[in-house]
Amino acid sequence: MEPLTPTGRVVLGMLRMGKRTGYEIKQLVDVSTRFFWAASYGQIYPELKRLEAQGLVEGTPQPTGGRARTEYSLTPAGRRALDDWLASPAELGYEVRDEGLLKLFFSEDRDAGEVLDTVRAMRAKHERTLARLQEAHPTPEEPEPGPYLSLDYGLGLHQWVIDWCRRTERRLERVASAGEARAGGRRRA
Amino acid sequence: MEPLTPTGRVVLGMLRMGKRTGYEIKQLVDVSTRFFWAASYGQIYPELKRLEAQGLVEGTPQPTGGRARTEYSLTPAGRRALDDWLASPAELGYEVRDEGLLKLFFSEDRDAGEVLDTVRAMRAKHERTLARLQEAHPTPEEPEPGPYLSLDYGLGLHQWVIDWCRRTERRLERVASAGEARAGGRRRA
DNA sequence: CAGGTCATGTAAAGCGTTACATGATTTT
DNA sequence: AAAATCATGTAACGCTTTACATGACCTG
Repeated sequence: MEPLTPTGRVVLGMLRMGKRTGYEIKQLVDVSTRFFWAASYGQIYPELKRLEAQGLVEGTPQPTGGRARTEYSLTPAGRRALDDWLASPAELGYEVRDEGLLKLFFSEDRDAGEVLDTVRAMRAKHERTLARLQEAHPTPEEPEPGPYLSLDYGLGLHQWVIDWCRRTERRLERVASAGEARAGGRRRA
Repeated sequence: MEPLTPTGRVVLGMLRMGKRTGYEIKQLVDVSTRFFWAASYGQIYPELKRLEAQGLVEGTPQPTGGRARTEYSLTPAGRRALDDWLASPAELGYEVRDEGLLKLFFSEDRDAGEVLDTVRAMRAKHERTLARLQEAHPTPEEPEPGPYLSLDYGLGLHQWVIDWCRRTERRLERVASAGEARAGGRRRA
């Protein structure tokens, strides 16, 4: 039994949450796990076929009128595979690719104004994400295991980043104006 | 002029920071940007060739005794390409893949003990990362633009995650013991 | 002299996004 | 009647990791 692929895990999980078609899975991914685990149609549809070939899901054609449509559901083996992964003590994958941070890392010799722009752009980005998370989702008071727990994490994390950006902006603004004062009227090309 | 590839940006940046060989670049990546931007030999060496073909870097053979070795440096065009990227107002790429969060998202029907294990594993992971960041790096008081700024971010971020995990663990411990009390002697297979 | 580090590279495989193609149904 | 949404899929491309291969030099 080959191990679940990364996308296979999302698909199985979404199926257990009650989603039926590839299309529905994608819809839910886009408003929920997307922020820490994305998936595209180009992954989802082939993955459903693979999982079916492995006997972990079962698809039944359920057209809506003349529109092709396949409803999938977990097989017992699929449910087991999902539970095994969830309970597995294996190292949890964690990867980040943050272009803003990379720019900051390389910003040693740049003038403070440019660095400030980068930090502001980072903040704007996380503010948009936070707004998305808040909109349409009730903020959980005592988040239960499940989607609310990840939501609680997302709300707190992006808020932390936004606060860090604000603190950093204040510091850079001081540096920028001090730099300007020292530089007097001089301006770079 | 083709745009810089993702890895091309790191390579150019590391070169400006004074690194000379592919090997040196990889060493620095592994103790610094790795936490928000990784790169492997399989990317770095071919990328150096590509950048040379594009005229953005220049390689000179500088063997150490009989050991092959190529020192690279930025050409004026390379420096320009780097500066252009750094100053570019284009959307900042940001991607996360967090297997722990994905598990939590799907943990609706799992028993609290298992969820607790996942949160503890997440915390352990971020604690190891935090330790790495603290070790060998002086904690910056007033981080200047450059590596210290990203370090400051990393220290704060991972600390936030660790705190979130701790809060969440406390909550789940209450739920877990309440669940046990309700369940009485019963145990699942 | 063994083991570690310096140093460079390639091939294959895996994972993923983007763009395209198709067509029915529902809403405006 | 147009536009949006439902629904499925594929092909090309791009990026990245892993594993392998090679060999010199340095340290204990």
